[in-house]
Amino acid sequence: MATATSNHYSVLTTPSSAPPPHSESGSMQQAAAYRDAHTLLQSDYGTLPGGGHPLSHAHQWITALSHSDSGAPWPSSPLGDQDVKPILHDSDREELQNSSSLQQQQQRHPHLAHQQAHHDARAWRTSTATTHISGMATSEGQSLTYSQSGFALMPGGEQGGMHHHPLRDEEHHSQSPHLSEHGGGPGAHHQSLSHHHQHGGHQDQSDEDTPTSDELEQFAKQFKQRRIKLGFTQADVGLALGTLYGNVFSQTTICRFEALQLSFKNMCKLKPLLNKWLEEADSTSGSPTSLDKIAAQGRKRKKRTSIEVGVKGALESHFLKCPKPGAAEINSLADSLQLEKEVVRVWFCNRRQKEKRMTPAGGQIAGEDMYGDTPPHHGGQTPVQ
DNA sequence: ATGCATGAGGC
DNA sequence: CCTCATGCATA
Repeated sequence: MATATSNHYSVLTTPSSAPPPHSESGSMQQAAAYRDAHTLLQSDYGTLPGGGHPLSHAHQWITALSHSDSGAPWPSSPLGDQDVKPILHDSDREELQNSSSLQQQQQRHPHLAHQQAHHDARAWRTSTATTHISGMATSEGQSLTYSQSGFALMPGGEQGGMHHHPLRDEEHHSQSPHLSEHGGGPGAHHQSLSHHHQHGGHQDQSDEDTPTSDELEQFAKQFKQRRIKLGFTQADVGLALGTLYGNVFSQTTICRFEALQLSFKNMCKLKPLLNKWLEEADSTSGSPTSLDKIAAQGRKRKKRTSIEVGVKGALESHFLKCPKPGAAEINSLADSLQLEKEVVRVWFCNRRQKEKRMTPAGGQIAGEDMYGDTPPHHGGQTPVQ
């Protein structure tokens, strides 16, 4: 097995999780508030305040399913196996998406003013050339950047259908603060302008109109700072959101939000919530907020497969060549890499998602200087914390 | 902070 | 099967 970390569910082997000092991430300064109780660890599975059932059943996915290859790794009967029961679902995202109105007006850049104190100039890939996957064969040297379809967030529409560009004349303001003007790319000058902006020099932006990418960046930064100042962990926030709005989020999500590692759309959706929490937390800083949370139900989860670095490299290469391999291709890939097909498929899915995040996956920002001009200027995402 | 995973919608 | 939002489990 490639998985070196054979770790089972810790449900049975965790007598009493001794709460280690939850690391708050280094740069803390004056955490005045000490909300002791609800600082539960993220790793704990069975901390059900309400229900309180210990979850002692040993449900593992694949304890006995160890097989090297071939054959369906996972049973196609995810339920009705042993203990797992279809526990009710919290109605979370549904209502949210509905009620959160339809934003989507995409953002535009007022005037790319860099006068911010943070000079954080970055953007997502611009939606320029599409359908063109340059088939470079330089193997692992990522020399080319294929541009995937950019953001086509249409009102009410999903991004799922943007395979082929609808030739809408919608204003999809591509968010490229610095589009390299080399050879007059696909669009000599896109940047459709908004109807109302660039007035005397003031814009309302601290509210709920479609946030711009810059706004989001700013907010995320601010949020993180305040959160830390108030002495809350990302996990805390996630829980708090649950108690406040019924939508619980995990530490992961909060983290990703702060790091801008979510899709634009997702960021927009979360911003209002976090913003509210911020107000709440700050106004009630000291007051006990109701502590409730719905427990996570035990769900069978396949043990995480750790892919070896070498294999990862191979996958990367293939991804550059073809980000969307067909089933057949996946099969052959899986075969040559000795991985299960599902794993490979999922890997590609995840990889694609990464490309769509606000902060690029490869580390290079498409649209930035990348033509031989890569001086030691690093310092982009300062891992502050 | 991230890697692999699950699932709900869509085609 | 994909995309997308999310998160357990990990490094």
